[in-house]
Amino acid sequence: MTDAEKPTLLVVDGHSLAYRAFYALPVDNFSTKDGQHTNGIYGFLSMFVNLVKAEQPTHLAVAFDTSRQSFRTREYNEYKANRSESPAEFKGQIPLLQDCLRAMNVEVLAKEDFEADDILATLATEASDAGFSVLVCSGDRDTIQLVNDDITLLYPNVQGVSQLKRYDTDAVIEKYGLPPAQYPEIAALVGETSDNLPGVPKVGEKTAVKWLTQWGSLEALLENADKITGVAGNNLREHLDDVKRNRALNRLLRDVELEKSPADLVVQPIDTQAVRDIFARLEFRTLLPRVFDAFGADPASAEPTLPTAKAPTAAVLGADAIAAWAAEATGTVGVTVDLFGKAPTRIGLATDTAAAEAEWTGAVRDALAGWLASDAPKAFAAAKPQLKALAREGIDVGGIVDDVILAGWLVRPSFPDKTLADLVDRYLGEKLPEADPTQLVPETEGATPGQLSWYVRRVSDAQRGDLPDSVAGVLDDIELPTLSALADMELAGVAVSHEKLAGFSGELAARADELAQQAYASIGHEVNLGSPKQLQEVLFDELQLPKTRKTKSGYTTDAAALADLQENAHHPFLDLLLRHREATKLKQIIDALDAAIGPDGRVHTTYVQTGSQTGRLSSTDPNLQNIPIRTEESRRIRAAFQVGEGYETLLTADYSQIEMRIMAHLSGDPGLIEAFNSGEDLHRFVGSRVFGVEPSEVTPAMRTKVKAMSYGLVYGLSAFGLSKQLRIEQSEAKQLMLEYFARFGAVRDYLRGSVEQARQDGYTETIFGRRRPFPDLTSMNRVLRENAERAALNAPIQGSAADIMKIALFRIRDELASSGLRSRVLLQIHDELVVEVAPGEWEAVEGVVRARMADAADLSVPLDVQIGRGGDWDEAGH
DNA sequence: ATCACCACGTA
DNA sequence: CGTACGTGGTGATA
Repeated sequence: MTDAEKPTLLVVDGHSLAYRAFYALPVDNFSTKDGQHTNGIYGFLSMFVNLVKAEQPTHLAVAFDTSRQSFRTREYNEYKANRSESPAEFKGQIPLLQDCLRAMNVEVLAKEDFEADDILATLATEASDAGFSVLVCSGDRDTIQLVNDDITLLYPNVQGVSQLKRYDTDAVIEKYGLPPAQYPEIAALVGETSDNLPGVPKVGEKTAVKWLTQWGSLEALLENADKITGVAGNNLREHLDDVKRNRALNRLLRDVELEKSPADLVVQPIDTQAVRDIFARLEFRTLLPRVFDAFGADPASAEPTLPTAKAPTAAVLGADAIAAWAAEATGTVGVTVDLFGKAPTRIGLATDTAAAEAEWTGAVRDALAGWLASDAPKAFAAAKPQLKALAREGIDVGGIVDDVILAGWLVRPSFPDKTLADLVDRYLGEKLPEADPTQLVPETEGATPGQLSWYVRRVSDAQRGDLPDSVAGVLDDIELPTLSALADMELAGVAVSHEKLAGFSGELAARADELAQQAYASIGHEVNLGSPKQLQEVLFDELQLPKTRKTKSGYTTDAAALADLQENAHHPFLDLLLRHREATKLKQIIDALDAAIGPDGRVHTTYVQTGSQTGRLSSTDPNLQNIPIRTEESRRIRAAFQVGEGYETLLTADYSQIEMRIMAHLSGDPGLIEAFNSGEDLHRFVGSRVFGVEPSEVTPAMRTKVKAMSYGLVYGLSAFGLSKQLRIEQSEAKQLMLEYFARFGAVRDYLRGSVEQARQDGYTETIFGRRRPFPDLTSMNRVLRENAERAALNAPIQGSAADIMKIALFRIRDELASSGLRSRVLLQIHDELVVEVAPGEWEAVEGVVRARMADAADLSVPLDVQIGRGGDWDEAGH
């Protein structure tokens, strides 16, 4: 029998691999809408189907542990005793994973009192005896002992489970220097921390291999233990019992009585419907065709999981007819503007029973303009690009009562549904017909704009029914009005001077070059200063500088660490590197900005309204929310943002300390409220309370400390973090926190209470009712839980600030327009607005901006607004 | 080409 | 072991 003809058995340790997947995949991306975590299941199955597809086994099984107890724990109480209880959100995934495997008709094996690896060992041994070639896939190193000419081990890389390393006999010998059967002898000597099996002190892999090679076997080594010299020899003699125990425990059983023999494990066709059902429950989509494919089912048949509803055929109408159709439609009309680039090509309208569409022509535009501008209720999916396209055609759309993408994001900000198809799936349980982009002549036609609108309308209806009142309020009263304001801002863009940028970029290029040359000279050779990897070699190998904080792959070379290094070990390279980084970073920002200047001399960013989990906007292409400001030099970039032609000046308006004010409001802390009402500088006021001195006696050092403390509070800062940031002792940081809370106790009570409330509700809520779910607050995993606690602490504060700014933004925009002013808002940078003011409008505009920002929310403290004026953003800022 | 990682800019 | 983002370079994968 040749190898190719041999049957192949693949046996997998389900527990150990799912566990690795659990830690390798971010849980945030793998949770169902009802909060079931699925990262372990997903990661395992993903690896599993790849494996099956690649190896094409003829026989297959997955083994699981039944519990933490086994014959090994009975023989040795301490076995795996140091292993902490696996987290609840992992344990819960195991039964579901087994359900998935059963749906795939994969044999799931487990046996009371034995570990999964014993089952693997038994099956592998039986199969190898029966002439199979065997693949063992496990994350437990003990399975190395199984490797022989017929049995190959597939062992996951450290990173996770996506990469498997093949261990055949040669590979084991290459890695460990001994044949597979002797691996347990190495392990017995070295010990296995994760199993709580201590080995011989001072003996690592190298020594163990040396001894075993010298004496041939563990048995021989132990017999000759008295001949081993040195400390390690002494240790060996003192730990003979441990070694014997380890060896006894790490021997996998090859004769467990199982109900199945290898021949019973023939790969079966999967139960496609059962797989669909359970995957639908777990909200796995992309995995389905992969499973079908790996198990020989037609991957295309994975698609019709969801029924495709019969969309009404959209009537293709002319200009007058579609206008008439729109005028007669009752209830909310779904609207879809098909775009080619930035220009409308077709428009589709639909109620829940009928659809119509038209080519976008001048006549259609004129005929529909009135209806589009009217208050007639309209629902969109991702309205902003469509609104912008219509605006370019001179149409200002009114009556926007829904954007299903925005609404979907409000419901699930952590994992927003990105497309209408996602929402059709989620809310209607149907599949949106989509043309196959890989086919020149697609078999399935994509939905037309009219039909898409029909889906929009139906999703809108279904989604509304699901929306909690508070979330519906945020949608109607904040997000939808903001939508149009953002479209305006993006269309307007901001004038940026290419001349100013280009000159600066040249200067920086020259400087960066010079610094690089000096840096090379200081270490005697060239190095890519932009490569952390190469820098690590220079700093820690060549220059032998003290090691910095660890990163995932080595030691950090970030600015803070380099500054630290400079204090301890002066080397000219450090300063040159830092200055080079600064120059190149600045140049990079400038060049990106320059490249983004359009033919109109302006930069048009895109605000992503669904871009954060807290309610903030994000800005992309380019990001105008992170233009430098901190250093004198970097402000030259802001100076390139200038008032455009036809306008007179720029106005900047920002909320001062809005998050602290929100915290004062939410906590009701009398001290903090007084601070904001007193008119005294906040940090001076707080400092005087905390340190028990007059406000005038608050020193800069004191002010710095309470300022850091105050800001840190909003982020869930710990005493450790505070001490780090202020470079003070942890005890002093702790004392500072104690003093702070002694004076502002309601703040602490509020923060604690709000996290506790969130733990009970499962979500946080802003002042205006925006919600953010936090499933991890009840996690048994400490890291996950504490991360969630800090985020939950921050979410209502950051989110309320975002709500307030959005309200101010659209009210300003609306009032400027309704007052007949030409001035317009250009930028929003979280707590700041930049407005382009038309000639003669300054006073009116300043009044509008100041008033609408100040009264955007009615808090128990005033909202303070700072206004600046100038010909460019730097001048206007303050 | 695509991805993860590092580093760094803002509020 | 401080929240929320986006971008660009490097270097490893495909």
